[in-house]
Amino acid sequence: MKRSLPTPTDFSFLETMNAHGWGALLPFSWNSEAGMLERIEQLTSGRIVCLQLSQEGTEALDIHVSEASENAEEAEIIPRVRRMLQLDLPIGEFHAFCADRPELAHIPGRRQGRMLRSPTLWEDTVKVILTTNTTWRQTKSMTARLVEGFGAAWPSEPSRHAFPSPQQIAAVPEAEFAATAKLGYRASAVHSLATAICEGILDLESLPEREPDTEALRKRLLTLRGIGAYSAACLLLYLGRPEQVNVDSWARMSLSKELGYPVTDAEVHAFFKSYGSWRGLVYTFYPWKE
DNA sequence: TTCCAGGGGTAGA
DNA sequence: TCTACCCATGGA
Repeated sequence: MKRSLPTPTDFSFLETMNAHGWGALLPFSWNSEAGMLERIEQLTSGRIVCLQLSQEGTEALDIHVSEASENAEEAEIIPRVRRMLQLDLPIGEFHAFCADRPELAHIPGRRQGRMLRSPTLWEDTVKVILTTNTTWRQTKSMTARLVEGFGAAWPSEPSRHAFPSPQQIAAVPEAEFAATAKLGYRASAVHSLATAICEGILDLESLPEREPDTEALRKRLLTLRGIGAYSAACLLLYLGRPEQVNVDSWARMSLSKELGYPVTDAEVHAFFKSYGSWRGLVYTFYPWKE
């Protein structure tokens, strides 16, 4: 299947890709020579395909799916691509907000503001858990062990795998899961999340729709094991609700360099407070001094 | 050996 | 609400 998908005029494929590190986490991979984002994806039919996304020009996204796909599969893939690239996120108001502020004028200029996501909130949640209290290098390793150890293999290239579903993880005893994935203490958080989804205790995917109030959604996310203030702010940001700054060691380091003295979490929050309900996105695309 | 990384959970105040 | 401490993992 090959398809050209029209994109909003304020969308940039590369800026969305580079907004944060998600493009470097399996089952995403970046083909720099072709300027192409690849991803192994499992469809509801069970079939595994390789998705390739690229953009020439600014008006449309090129989508290529390995092997011939039926219409039903195409209808399944397009919404996933729209979610991954936040194509339906109304970013115009944020761009107008930035255009009035000299320090943020580069954001609309470069068509920034969207962030690469996974096709499911499940995958984004697991990946956020794997970023906590560890290095980015280890986040990549843990994600790779998760994908390669528990995700379905792409038949055309069996070394490449899709992201495991909650069912695929819940089916493995927790001790075995922990020993294989080597996520440290994060293993129980990931395994319990998968189990809660499989047992019907938690409908994670519909949570954002059921909680239109951001603070209520934040509190609901905080009840998930492994999700604290930082992770909840990250997830809200990916859900298009950038009212919180995901303060982490990078935020502290960046602001400390900017101000010339070590800062606390509270000082990072205070620094971005004036950006109001856009502060999470402002932080993400903030032009720190070198 | 010790410290710590894109923190979180818990106990105790 | 705030603080101190522990949590598994692996690289420096």
